[in-house]
Amino acid sequence: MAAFDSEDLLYDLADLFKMFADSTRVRILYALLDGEKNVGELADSLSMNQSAISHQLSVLKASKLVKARRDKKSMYYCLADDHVESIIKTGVEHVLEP
Amino acid sequence: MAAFDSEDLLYDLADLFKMFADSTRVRILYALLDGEKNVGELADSLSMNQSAISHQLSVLKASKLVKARRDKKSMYYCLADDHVESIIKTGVEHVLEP
DNA sequence: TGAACATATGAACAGTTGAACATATGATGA
DNA sequence: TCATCATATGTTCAACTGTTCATATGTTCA
Repeated sequence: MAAFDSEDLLYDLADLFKMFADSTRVRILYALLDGEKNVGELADSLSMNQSAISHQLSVLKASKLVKARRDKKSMYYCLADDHVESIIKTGVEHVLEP
Repeated sequence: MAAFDSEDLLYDLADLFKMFADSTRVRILYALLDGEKNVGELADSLSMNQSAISHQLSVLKASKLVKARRDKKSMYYCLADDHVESIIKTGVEHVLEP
């Protein structure tokens, strides 16, 4: 087994995967692979209302998976770091295989 | 964006991550990184009752993340393939970083 | 075969979660 | 400043999820 206390780690790990375990959040993160987008653009491209997207963005931000910046009236969100991309890609690999 | 219809993929992806989004299931999968274990051993090492473990194992098996074989009275479970390990490790990397 | 062991299954319950709606906050520019 | 646009937040509710308890199924070996 691992050298550190793995129990805490595994609870954190489950919490991390929870962020990817909802289709709305995954679709948001996937859309952001292209680059930053504002709330309205995300709502349009996912065909969901603004409130639902905003709620999920706040959850993702609290988990530090996305970052936000303001430009004029709009809030632009982007992926917080490269890990997000690699987690998605590792998952995609699994889903796409026989 | 991707060349295939990414919508179905992303729902499958969320379903995949759901399996890792519960601490009991993550702990089971993590324990199985060591090699196969039977239901009683898993229940002992996670300090949970047999029924809870069995329920989660059936979920994991339905998602093809674990495989089972019988030996005498016991059912031994192991990880279904290497992807499971790489998904966990990619997640661990993220959790362990500043 | 039948007792004992190991695991699976079913039902019920509490806790959690995501979406919708309504409304509030905040920024912009006339 | 005020109307408007863009986003955030609070609340409610239905749906989902994981655990527990009770019981069933299935296997082994005397």
